[in-house]
Amino acid sequence: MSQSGQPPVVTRFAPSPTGFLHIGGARTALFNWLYAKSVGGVMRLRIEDTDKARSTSEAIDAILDSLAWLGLDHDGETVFQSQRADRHAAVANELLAAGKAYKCYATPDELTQMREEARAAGKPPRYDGRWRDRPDTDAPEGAPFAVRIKAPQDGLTVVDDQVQGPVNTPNKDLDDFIILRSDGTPTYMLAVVVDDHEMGVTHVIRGDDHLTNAARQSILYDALGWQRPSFAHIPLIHGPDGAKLSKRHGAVGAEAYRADGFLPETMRNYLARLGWAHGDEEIFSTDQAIAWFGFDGMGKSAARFDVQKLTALNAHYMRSMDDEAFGEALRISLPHLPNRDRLPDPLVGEPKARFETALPGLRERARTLVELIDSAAFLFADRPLAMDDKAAGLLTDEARGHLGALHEIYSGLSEWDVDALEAATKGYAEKTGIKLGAVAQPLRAALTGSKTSPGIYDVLMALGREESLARISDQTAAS
RNA sequence: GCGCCCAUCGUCUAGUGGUCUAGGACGCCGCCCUUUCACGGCGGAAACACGGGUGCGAGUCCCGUUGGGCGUGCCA
Repeated sequence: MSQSGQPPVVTRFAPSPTGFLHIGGARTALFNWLYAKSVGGVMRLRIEDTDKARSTSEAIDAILDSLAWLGLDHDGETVFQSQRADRHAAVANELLAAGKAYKCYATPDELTQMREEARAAGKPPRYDGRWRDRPDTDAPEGAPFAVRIKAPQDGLTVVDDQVQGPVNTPNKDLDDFIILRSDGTPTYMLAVVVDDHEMGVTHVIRGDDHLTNAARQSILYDALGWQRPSFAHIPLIHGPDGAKLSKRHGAVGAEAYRADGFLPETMRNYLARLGWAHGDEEIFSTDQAIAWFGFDGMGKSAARFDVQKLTALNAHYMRSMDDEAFGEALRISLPHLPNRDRLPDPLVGEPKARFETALPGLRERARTLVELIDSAAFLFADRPLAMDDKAAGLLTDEARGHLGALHEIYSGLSEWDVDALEAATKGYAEKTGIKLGAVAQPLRAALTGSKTSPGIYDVLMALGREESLARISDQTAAS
């Protein structure tokens, strides 16, 4: 019990393991997690694997893996819905015994026909309740039956949603939905209610595609005499075109963002800001999000996923995270990055030192870990360096002459540090009467094979005296 | 079709009847800084879907229209 005497808050994340963790699911998990943290509650995890045909253990692993990457931990034992089928059936039978549910002998074909006729007549395709009030004696001998809830037929079911406000659904629009299939297995509607109740869930936070379900589930709670949880239906994430986010929009799996070099900090910040706001705050830590989180900051309309903004945010975290946290994030993501082989593996010894010396300058410029690795690749390239077109264009005969002079000056340096290098280079430019760029750019080309790189003195430092001089000399000799 | 939900710059959003000639962020454009690329700084273009209503006063409340989304399974 919390100080206020209210029961502790229990939220839950309940994915069905039919693929990777959808980015929308990741956001749902995040909101459940944030809310639980913000009120000192707990978040539980339930795997909704009742659809045996579509559920796989690979999918379960993938979801768990993504959740871990995002830093969204859960409390208590993970519940597997498929293992609770007996309990679900028992509840259905209690309802049956109490006369709050009934056996329906209508065949699937019969139901299809019923729907088609209703549709043709311009009416909602609902179950017509043909077995609702028939005595058991009417039952076909030994025929299979499904169990349907005896739902109220008139009046209103009101779901007081934390995000959407009161949502009214006329009961006439809700039919007697099935809670137990003819093979004795529970349907989603029943399983969710029973599990949420028995897991002590107090707050159901999920996508607003479940809003209509909330009414049906409320009917079930009422029939069971159980207290309804507090519902919060959050708007869905849409693709750039406004349609529900799907495969054709590109990456929809959370793990794809890891492979694209995004940081967990970025994902939490971005996803939280998508559909939720705390004033004008754009960049905030997870702790701040926890402190600020509440349903009052939640928007009601769907938000489009914007990779550009995500990338900009990631760039921010790339350059502002402290060294230790960044190193850890890189270590975790590295095996998943498509260009990981551009870095020596294992990264130890001199190459490691080289990488770490260059890292501050690299982080400043890379927006993702993938870009970081691409931009670091020159550090480990074999000599003589391959020049890209623009770099090659920089290496005129005149430029090679400057490089030759620089090689000699650098060779005579007693100290190999930024100050000495800078003084020497600027001194040479001044003495020769050329602009610094006229020597710095060819130097950059010689050292990196590219026209763009971190600051030239930082590059010189990362490469070290020996490698730097060798690369310069490769280019002076080339003409 | 029917039901439910939604509607501020291109995108994410601030805004809870007056301080809104509508603010911030991403993106875009220009300038500055600069050895490159970034970072950073400065400036700019850019929105209250439409129509009624209620208020002295509406982005903010109500109704309708339009547009979008979700649901309508013995899927979850």
